[in-house]
Amino acid sequence: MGRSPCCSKEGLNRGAWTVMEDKILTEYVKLHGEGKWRNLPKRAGLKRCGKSCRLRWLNYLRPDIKRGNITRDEEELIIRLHKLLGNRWSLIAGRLPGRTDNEIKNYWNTNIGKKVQDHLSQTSKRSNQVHRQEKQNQSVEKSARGPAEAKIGSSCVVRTKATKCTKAVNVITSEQPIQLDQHNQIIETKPEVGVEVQSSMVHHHDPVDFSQFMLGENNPSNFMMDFEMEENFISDLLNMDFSQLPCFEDGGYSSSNTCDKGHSSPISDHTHLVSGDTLHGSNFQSVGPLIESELDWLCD
DNA sequence: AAATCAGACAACCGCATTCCG
DNA sequence: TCGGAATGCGGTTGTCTGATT
Repeated sequence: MGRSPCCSKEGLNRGAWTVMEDKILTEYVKLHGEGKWRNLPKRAGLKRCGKSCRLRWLNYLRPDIKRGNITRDEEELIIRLHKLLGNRWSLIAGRLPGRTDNEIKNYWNTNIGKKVQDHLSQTSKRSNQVHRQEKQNQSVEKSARGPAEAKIGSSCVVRTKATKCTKAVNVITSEQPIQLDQHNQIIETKPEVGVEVQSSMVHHHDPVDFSQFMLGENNPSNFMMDFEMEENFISDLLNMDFSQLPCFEDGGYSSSNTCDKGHSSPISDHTHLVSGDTLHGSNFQSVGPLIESELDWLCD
């Protein structure tokens, strides 16, 4: 089945947008709203492909676009999200107000990606044992990712089918007020905090006041909150062998944090999340901090 | 001053997904 | 349910600009 081109490319302008074109597009979208991109150029009098108009609007002309350098906080958030989501730039951008997927993608490719590669080249000089373990990890990751992604680095990617929503809640036991440090990171305290996700697969053990635990929109620590946890995501997570993550190597994370590699009983009543063979004793809250241990090398 | 190079980022392209009649 | 249109997404390319030789 053939596919008709999005537009006939004859007689259309290409390349950089002119000020006049920007003005026309901006005025038109302000007047008629987004959408109907295919017909927009004709109606607005632009000699551009509809796709091109959409891209120009979304990536450059939108009034809520935040221009300027990526801040340190934003960079850390990008790294964390990329670790979780892989090259799902639109999802990552969804957690960074005012930033576009294209901008984040470019930033990753030109800045962070290099750091990752540098880090990889350094780690390749480690002992043979570590080297072998990395190879194992890479083969595991390559089977779950595309080739382009594989060349960037050894991030531990959960292949989600997540979409933005507000249904997933970050629930913490009622006895545990959230404590944040100067970087707005959750300070882990005992007893363990847990996260429960609205899903038929998840059991709620204690009735809690959800509103008490909703974090602020811009808090970098709550980046998991707005992702809809679809069954696909849950199953991906359940099937994920967390022992393969670099974070669990050397006993580093597992020994000092809340993640329990063993298949014994749950850590506590507060942390029980779901029943699954590969996630016993783990919880989503654990996933965030474990990533942090992998970020140390990125610090200046 | 001119040539070359590298970094940054806007824009394009093709495929995937969603929507709708 | 199906097919085509519309839209979204991620990879790649092109171009501009500043730094270096």
